Amino acid sequence: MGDVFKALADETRRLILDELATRDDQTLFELCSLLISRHGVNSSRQAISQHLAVLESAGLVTVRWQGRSKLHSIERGPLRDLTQRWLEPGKDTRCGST
Amino acid sequence: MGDVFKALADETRRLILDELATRDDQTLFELCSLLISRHGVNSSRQAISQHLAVLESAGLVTVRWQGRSKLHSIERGPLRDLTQRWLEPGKDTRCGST
DNA sequence: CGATTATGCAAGTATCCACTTGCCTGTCAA
DNA sequence: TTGACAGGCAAGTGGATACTTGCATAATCG
Repeated sequence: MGDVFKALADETRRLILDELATRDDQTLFELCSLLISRHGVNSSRQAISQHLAVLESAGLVTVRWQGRSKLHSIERGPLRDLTQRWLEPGKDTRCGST
Repeated sequence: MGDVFKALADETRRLILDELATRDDQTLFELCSLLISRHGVNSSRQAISQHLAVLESAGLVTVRWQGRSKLHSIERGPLRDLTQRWLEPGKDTRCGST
């Protein structure tokens, strides 16, 4: 399993997650179009494909084949409690705990 | 301000945060010793210093000078809600919200 | 003051990583 | 079956980055 932090370190990959957070089951071409039109990313199809491979290896994206289309979805599991390692209980400000 | 995700992408820097999460106000030499003895990191003092600079630039480490010693502490602000961008409200599991 | 300690700065190297290019495989429609 | 579509694989390139080496600066101690 790849490194979740390393996967999140790239801006293009974060934008891919943004798009997948908006809508699941998107193909490579759909993601390419959205990244170009909405975020000005001008990378090739292969570049995006490699980014998706990194995200998949990190467990942040799951894949489902449908015919010749590969449908990508976001996997939120690895994102939860990712930084909990440094936010020890008792000092958390998010849940209104004293 | 640097990139928080990029700062967290390096294992050595994550270990530094681990040590700073254990104890605040540590000097460069203290961190070097701990990284070597507890984690087998065998980087030079300058390497660790550069890592600390990256962490500081990302806002993850704050610095306080005391004489000729530079005391480093963890800054947890940028760590909170770092992944909230993809964990839209209503699907959060941490606060027991419905 | 001189010596030591704690750290910073700058340049060089070597590896990693994002990206491209070119070609190949598998699926669908006519 | 033929052509078009969706995607994968592999090699090469350029830029970023982790690390080292060598020297410089500032504070403390005798």
